Amino acid sequence: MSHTLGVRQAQKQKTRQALLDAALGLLEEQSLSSLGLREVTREVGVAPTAFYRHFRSIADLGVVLVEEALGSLHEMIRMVVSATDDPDERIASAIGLIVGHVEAHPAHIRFIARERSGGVRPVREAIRGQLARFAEEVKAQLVKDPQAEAWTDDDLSMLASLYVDQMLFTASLVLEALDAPPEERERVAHVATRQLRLISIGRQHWLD
Amino acid sequence: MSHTLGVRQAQKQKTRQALLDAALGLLEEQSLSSLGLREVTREVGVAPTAFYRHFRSIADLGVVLVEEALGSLHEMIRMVVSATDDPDERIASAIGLIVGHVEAHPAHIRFIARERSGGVRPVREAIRGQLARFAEEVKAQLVKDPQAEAWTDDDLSMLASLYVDQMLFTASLVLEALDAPPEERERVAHVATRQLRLISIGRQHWLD
DNA sequence: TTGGTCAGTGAACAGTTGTAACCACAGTCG
DNA sequence: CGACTGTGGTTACAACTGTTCACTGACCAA
Repeated sequence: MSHTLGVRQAQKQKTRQALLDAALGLLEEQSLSSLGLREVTREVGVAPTAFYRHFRSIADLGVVLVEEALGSLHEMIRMVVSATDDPDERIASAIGLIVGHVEAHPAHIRFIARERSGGVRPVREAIRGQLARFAEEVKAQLVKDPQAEAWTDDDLSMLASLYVDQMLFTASLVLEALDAPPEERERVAHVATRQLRLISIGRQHWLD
Repeated sequence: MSHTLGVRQAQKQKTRQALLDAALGLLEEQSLSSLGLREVTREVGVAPTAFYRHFRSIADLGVVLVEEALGSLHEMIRMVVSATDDPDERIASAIGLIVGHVEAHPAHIRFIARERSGGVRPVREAIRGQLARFAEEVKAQLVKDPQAEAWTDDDLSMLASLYVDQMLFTASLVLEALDAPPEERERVAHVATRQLRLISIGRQHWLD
């Protein structure tokens, strides 16, 4: 980050982040298309018109929120796929990473799951774009695996997108069980593990 | 349907259905939590207050919409799972049925996909309940399959929910590609087919 | 034919919304 | 130091929201 930016810019960024955080908080109980601009500024304790200094509209804020929520996931993806050689161990570590991430950023995950097919087009497209990037990254990792040597390029893409979707699906299952009793949470993790294992088995026998 | 109900009741049902249809139409471009009661009645050409003769609230209407959208799917599920013995043929027929259903009721599918993790709790729960019922039905069909003779009860549930989720995921992929060029639609169907096949392969080797 | 039931109306309510205009004043820079 | 920049505040507007109330008039059973 080049050099320290002036007090002016710093204060602006702070307000901007406060708006993003407030919006994310409010979105736990409603969806973006019903979120009001005034609602957000009220939460922050700032005049409604100040909103326009930072975002053109709520949809605009939503797109920024998508990048904030999914940006931090890229590194996790890399860790998940390139763990060890043993499939079961890899699956276990993947589930562990997902659970950890959901526990750390539940609001972000909820936001993505909700707006992925929500009512605000620009946000939907931003999410789809990011997920496509994830699928590419996963595919790039899959190519390195000797197991996938003889695979078609198309089939690798197919498998990558299956993994990405399954990951998001698992994340929202975990999210739903977040404040459930530990036994329920354990059950969810167990089901998710076996679903991933089934996919893994299918992958091993794909070329038969 | 017992006997023909009076003109009175018939007219009421007609208005009620008009409200449901109008809401479903409006929901193609927004989500339920931002849908206004006045918006719906305006679309139908009826006074705002008339809404209360049929539904307590928008959330109430949403729950009815869930039943309308998913009710017709139960029979389809049965057809999909209990087709032929040949896995590839079964997969092909499943994809065909899904594509056909999405083409016939795009708005319903969009509604379910959108509100599945949307901002209105009662609707979310209604959808989750219906999907759980689907999973049970699929599981009941799976039990009959000799291939799954030695499977754990838990594993059968796991597989069933994986199928249900994959089906919904496929449906929303098809939906997104509805007004895309035929080549794109063909590609989507092809990817979905291979994802199902991979799951099917995993299923065959599950007990190894 | 009479009389009750009830789907739909119309007006009015207090709140809310997004957005425009103008203003204040702290931070920045020549 | 003084002028400029621009974040944020204030006030105001028209449009919209969900909900209430008393009402009309067509249907339907007696």
